[in-house]
Amino acid sequence: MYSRRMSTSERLIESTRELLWERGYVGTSPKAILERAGAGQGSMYHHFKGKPDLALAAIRRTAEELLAAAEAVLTGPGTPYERIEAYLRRERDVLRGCPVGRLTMDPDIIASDELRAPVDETLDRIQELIAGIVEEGKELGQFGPRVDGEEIAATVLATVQGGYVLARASGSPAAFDAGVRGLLSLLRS
Amino acid sequence: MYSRRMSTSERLIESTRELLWERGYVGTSPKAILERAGAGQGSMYHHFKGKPDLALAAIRRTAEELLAAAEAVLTGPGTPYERIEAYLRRERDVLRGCPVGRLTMDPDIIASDELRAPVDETLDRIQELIAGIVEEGKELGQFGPRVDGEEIAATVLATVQGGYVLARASGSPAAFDAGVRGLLSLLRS
DNA sequence: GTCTATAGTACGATAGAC
DNA sequence: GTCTATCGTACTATAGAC
Repeated sequence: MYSRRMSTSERLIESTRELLWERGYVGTSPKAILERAGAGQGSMYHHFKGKPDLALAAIRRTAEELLAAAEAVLTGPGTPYERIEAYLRRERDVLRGCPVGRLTMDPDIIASDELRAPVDETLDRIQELIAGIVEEGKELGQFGPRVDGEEIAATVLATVQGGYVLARASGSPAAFDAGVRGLLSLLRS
Repeated sequence: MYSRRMSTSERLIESTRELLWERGYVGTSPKAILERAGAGQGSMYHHFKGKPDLALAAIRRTAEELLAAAEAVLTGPGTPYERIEAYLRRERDVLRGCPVGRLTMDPDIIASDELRAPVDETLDRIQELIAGIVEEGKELGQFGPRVDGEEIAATVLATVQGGYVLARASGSPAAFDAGVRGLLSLLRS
């Protein structure tokens, strides 16, 4: 349960963020959120219109945080290859999966344009960032002239998102790391 | 609703397969399964011990089908590169996601070793198949000598699984295709 | 083997006291 | 703002008739 120094609405959002990550939207009940936040039914319906509204606030915050973390490594120091490597190797709680990407497997998220939008925008922004870096690397002769920035960016993002799937299937982060190493070996050659 | 020429237990398994694909384990209720199968509560609890038992039968069948489809293209004709390309480009209902991989985002599947096992085994077998093909290609000089079969196989599988994530996030199969083209361009160079 | 009835709990939301 | 009480429905499972 969250500290009472946090406002009730903050505690609700943080509890929802955790539960969405752990159990997804369909698997997260208002009751579970309220228990974790240490709040009653009334508080939730005072601050939010309902479960979808609270989830939207939680998803937006998680999406912003993820984008900021990705931007931090991608716009950091180093050559284009090094920045992509830094993104691929950045610290991750692999077995927990991606707090944003996992939402795409939730039927109620996909059914709602409003809930899906932050997910789409976040992945799209990261892809654009990576695409720009690849194009930069091409000009420096670091990547072959025939590779396409947008496509490689999609591959990089997909390798990460799919790496989570392989890791969770096997119950070990090893498969995630293997996928990343494989991609880096291809980017190097 | 399924044809009555199928046995009740068959209809239950097929309905469960569909619903697991569409809504995941947590999002699939026995009631929804029974409605789709055109059966009553008693039938389900006669043929299966409960929701987890029925889901296990459904997951096993879906996993077998997926493995067979993957084996078909991977052991088909063509050079190692061509077989991997055939796997990556094989017909997929991209926006529906992977019926096996999507289960890794389900908390109740991950919490149960029994339900997770068919998922793990299926992805593992496909990875082994691809790894062997890559090693074969290395001997033929089709892939660089410094690439590792297991790693590239993880990258290939992750690109597919992550491609579904990107496609569902954007509501379009385009991102999946872009990721695949990016990976193929890297494998070629 | 299949059905309906029913159980007990949880779902998501509202009402109204404080 | 926050609480408890309550609503009507759905959840997973069991019982027992046919």
